Amino acid sequence: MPTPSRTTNDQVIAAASEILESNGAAGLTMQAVAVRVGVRAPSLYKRFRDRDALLAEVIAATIDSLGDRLVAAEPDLARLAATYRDFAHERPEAFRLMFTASAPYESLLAAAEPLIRSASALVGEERALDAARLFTAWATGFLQMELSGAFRLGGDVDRAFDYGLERLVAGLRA
Amino acid sequence: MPTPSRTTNDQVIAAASEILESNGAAGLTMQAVAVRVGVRAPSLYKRFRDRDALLAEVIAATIDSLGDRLVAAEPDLARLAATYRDFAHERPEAFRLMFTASAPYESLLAAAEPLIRSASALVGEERALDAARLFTAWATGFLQMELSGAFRLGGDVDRAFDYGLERLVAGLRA
DNA sequence: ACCTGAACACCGTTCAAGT
DNA sequence: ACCTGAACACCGTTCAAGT
Repeated sequence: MPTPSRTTNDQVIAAASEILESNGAAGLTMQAVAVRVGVRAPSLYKRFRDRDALLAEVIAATIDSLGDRLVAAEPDLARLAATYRDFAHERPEAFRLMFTASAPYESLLAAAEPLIRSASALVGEERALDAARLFTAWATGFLQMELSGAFRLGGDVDRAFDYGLERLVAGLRA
Repeated sequence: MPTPSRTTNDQVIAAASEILESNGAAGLTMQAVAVRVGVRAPSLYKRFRDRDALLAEVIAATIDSLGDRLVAAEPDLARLAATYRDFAHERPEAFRLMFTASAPYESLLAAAEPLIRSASALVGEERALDAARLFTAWATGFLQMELSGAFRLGGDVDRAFDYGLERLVAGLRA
């Protein structure tokens, strides 16, 4: 007699995301996730090959969620930057992980599109991808450094962000 | 009767760095490090509080090493960027870790100085820190994205790097 | 079909005992 | 002083057995 599912893949991913943010990557154990969705750890292996596969799904879901917000913020680069930064501050642990493992092509593409479209409006289609990479690399690096506490040499971090955005857009316009 | 030391802190850190690059962060176990320096795992706790403390020392040593190379490359921003990128390609695993944990202030300061001096030559002392942060954030983000395979949407990655550097410097000059 | 207890391998860490 | 074997807690993972 088939036992009914006690949870779903999406529920597991959501639970893992919450544990990730509250307890960090090290606290994201299969056991902790299992308890949260009401099953035992071995059951999770019916849904995900291993912990890394579950982590990859968490990252994919994170990128999807970021992509949605970026779409709502385009085509203004300042709004995109602010949206990106808000997201990183809201979900620092997931953000940190976003560029550690290789994200699925689909999610990556969807998240990149609003950036490329916005860049295209500024520098033209020809250079849109390069410009989007410049913008994204800066924002990603800035936030990763901010989150890891690399900005401890004085100065105002908010002002540095505004300055960077302004100079960067000026460079793209030049 | 005192037993003579069979290794040194620096040897342990060097061994850990090599294991990190060849086997990844997950392969960097206390046991693997111990074997490499010729002791048993428990002995390492005489030298480092725990695995995280050892990892922090590896990161500090990495930043120190990067700092030395940057000093040799200043004050040309293009050379600094190329040096930074070469370093990331040479030691991808250590590079990835550099901005996950909080690095010691001393190392951070030493590595940042050549960048701030070079930025100062371009934009003046007043804005040197902000400009250095713009440059470093871009380079860090770009390399982290390159290493994590985020640049899979086509286009030439080398060209994107050159383009980014050029536009960024143009923005700082403007 | 999905879930579970039991088991295994592996890892970080502690500590009393060795030299 | 530094090193070690033994032990413990914890985690990822497998699998045969349950419903």
